[in-house]
Amino acid sequence: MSDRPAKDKLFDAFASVAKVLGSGRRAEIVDVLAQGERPVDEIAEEIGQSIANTSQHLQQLLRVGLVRTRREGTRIHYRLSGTAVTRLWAAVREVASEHVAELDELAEAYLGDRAALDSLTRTELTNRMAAGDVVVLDVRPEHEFRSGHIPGAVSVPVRELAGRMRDLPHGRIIVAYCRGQYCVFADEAVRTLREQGMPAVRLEEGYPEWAEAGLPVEAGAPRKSGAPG
Amino acid sequence: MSDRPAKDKLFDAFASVAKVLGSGRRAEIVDVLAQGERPVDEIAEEIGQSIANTSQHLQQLLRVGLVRTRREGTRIHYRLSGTAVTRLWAAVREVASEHVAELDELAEAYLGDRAALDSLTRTELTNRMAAGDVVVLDVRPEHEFRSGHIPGAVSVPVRELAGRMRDLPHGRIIVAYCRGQYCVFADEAVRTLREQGMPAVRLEEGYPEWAEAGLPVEAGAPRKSGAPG
DNA sequence: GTGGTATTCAAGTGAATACTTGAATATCAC
DNA sequence: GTGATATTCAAGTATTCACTTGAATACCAC
Repeated sequence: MSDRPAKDKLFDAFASVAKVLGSGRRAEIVDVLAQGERPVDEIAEEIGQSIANTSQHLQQLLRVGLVRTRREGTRIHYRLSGTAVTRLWAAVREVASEHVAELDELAEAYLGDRAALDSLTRTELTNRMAAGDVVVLDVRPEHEFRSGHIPGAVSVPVRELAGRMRDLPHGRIIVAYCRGQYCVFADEAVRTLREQGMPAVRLEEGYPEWAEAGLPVEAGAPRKSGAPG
Repeated sequence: MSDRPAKDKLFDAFASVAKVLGSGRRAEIVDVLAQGERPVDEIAEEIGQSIANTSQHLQQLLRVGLVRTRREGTRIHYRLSGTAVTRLWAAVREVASEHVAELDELAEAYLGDRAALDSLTRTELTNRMAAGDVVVLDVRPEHEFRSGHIPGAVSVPVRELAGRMRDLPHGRIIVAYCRGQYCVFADEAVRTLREQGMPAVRLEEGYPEWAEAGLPVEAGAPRKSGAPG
């Protein structure tokens, strides 16, 4: 009645998708690519692995179809193959945060104590953006900003923030956002800004969730601020 | 700046969720449990594995928190730990069906050719239910029907269908549903009914998707049809 | 208590996995 | 064509994994 070998193969195929996400390093890769496409060497740098090893992880993601490639001269850029992958990755994090016992400790060990940091949800931010009383600050690396960001956001990568504080408009609350809930950039930015007495909060989630929710996005280089020449 | 070991551990924790779904047998278990709770021996039977092996797979699902247990005398019933798990499993299937190259062949090898079988979407079915011109037929095993089904559905497990054809009301189109898109029960039912000249189609998706979509559900034993006693 | 059943645990085996190292390809600049 | 760079491939090793078998545990009926 039921065709056991065929059923097993079908479910092995489903499982192959989960399996390829079942490595912390590949999960980090997907998390990085959720911000936009990247060449191999940069991905390797992001996940702290050798290029050869990173390449092999990317091959596995490619074989299952989670990523695609684009050649540009001698470099090969990887990107997620579609929004279904973004949703899958979000579903994994959601289940982990609800059901994996140690996740809270691990998150706190990486992110530090967030109790003192206020955060805004997406809808709160859209409301305040409409009211015009906030500055939206994208603290991801600039190329991630270029490949897509919240409309009207200012790009100041967290590594440059300390030196570029003067570029930021005063008098309005600054809402910093980054790659997502489990990314430290916005936290660091908020702490840095507060130390200088500037009012700052973080967006609870990050750019991929914003885009996935169908909210407006914008792409391209940041406007130069300040300006000798 | 970034705490590599802590970040790796955090992403290993995310990945542990995906990893545990990264086995065809455990994926089958999750698919079975999406219909409702089941004791170990029945799960083993469903996935065609030994009880010892099934138990170990269940321990792994338990360790990561995807399932919970309930003891009833000497038997232990497993169930999914929440709707986030159902959504995760749906996301896995969605990505697989969009991006895994061989999935179509594998699905066809297991399900047979579906070209000849019409199917209805959830919304089409709710419309026709409101119009009152369909009979909804649940062809899953009866205990799955009891733990939750589409309101007003008649329960006739596919294995009993051939012998109980007379119990079904005539004159209206029969819409059969089962565990989901990749379940053969409804297909078999539709074929059986059509061979007898009865108008039948299948619901595209299955009971878990119906419930997850927030549509009304009903639980409890089926009404006896026909009746000596 | 004894006997029976459902489930889990423990040990063993063959296959698959992650990462390393060093060599092979492919494109570009010239 | 040559040299330089980005990426992939191949081989090797230590670890992890899926499944089997047989024993241990936990509950129930009596």
